[in-house]
Amino acid sequence: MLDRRHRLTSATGFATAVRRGRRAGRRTLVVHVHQSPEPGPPLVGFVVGRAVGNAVTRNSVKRRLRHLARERLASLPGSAVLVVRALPPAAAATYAELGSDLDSALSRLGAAAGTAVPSGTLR
RNA sequence: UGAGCCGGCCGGGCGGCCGCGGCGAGGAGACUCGUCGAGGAAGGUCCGGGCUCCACAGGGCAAGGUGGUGGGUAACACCCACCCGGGGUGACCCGCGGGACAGUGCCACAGAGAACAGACCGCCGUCUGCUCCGGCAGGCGGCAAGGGUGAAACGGUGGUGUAAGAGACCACCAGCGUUCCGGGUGACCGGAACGGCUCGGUAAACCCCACCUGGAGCAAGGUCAAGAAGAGAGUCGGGAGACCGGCUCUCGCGCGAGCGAUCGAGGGCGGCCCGCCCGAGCUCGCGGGUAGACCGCACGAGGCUGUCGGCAACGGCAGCCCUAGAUGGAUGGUCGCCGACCGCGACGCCGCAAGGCCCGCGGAGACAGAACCCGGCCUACAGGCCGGCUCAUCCC
Repeated sequence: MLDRRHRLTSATGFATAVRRGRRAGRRTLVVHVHQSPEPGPPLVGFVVGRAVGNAVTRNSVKRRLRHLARERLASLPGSAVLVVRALPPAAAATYAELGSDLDSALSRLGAAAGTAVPSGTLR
């Protein structure tokens, strides 16, 4: 799971990443990546709306995405802001499906050497 | 053994790898170690409280809630016990359970008639006409006993009575009212006498009666930090005056429109009116911005065990325990094994058989995530466990 330092917590951070950042969509999720001008560690945030499910499934999807993002944190460049938005099919997807969708979306944006990091092998 | 009633409880377990939040310790720090970390409903937000701020002259009229009795409780619309009515052979269950002689409204369909009811068929008397002398038809009048309709037809059964009938009268029964006796804290129950003789339902229709009810909510509220020129009022000083300066208090985004300083906008006193108090800003539309840290905040109507009182809900006493506290929101992710459930298949074992044991494969594994905290209610829930009781049948 993600450390507190790598969490995106401000509303403006979300807004600029979603509006200014580059975007790649897959079946279960949409990924936004924005290079912040401020130096700092890479930040990750998640958007899981009510359409995904009730509070239990939303929490579950969020926790899985946090674990997946943590395993790919080292491949992100410094000061990158990553926002993962979950779509309704994410509620029924398995951990491996979410992982491969995240990998392919990240490699499409060239933001990560995601292809070299198979699921679960980092650390 | 079968069928059923009631109550309580659990809500998979173990392990590997990788993680997150709070607290404590160590360390200059990175970090390391230890420890704790979702529910029976955490849910809906329907009641009741604690806590916080505001208000706390009053009167009248409205509004909302509760509704058998007694207890429990901080309180309740909750819980317990009992009463009454209804259902069940029974365990037990159900009841939004005050009032229908204060008033108003509504009772569909069917039916002649549905609320001081009602002559359709029918029964009876009388008059007229006809007559095959049995009666028939029509007019006038009496009758609620019988038929039929209905959820309900203005007490029931038997008799007296009568032209035929009728609580018109009589006996018994049911019901209502009054008085008295006994029991119970009480709702109420049991009994006796007398009375007029009989009166529909609906109050989750208006209504009447009794009792209760301040407003807003943890984004409550408080402390600190940050912050821009100002605006208004009061008061003091200077000045001929416009005005200037000091102190105190209140307010604070921009644009547009409207109302307003004693003939007073607006606010408070639950909603309205009267009345009282405070009073200089207020209202509406469009557009935009912000919501940082800490406290509140987790020791509480707290939990567990024992004992005593009580039918019980619950309460008293003693001992032990401290048990989530996030704020883009921790309490987990993933893999394996085991145990329980369902389906299919086969070697073997038990059994007359239905079937059971064992093994393998596949499937399913619910409802649902704390956000100030408690007590309830309601709703959702795969599967499983335990206890008590009733009825039927069989055996001793």
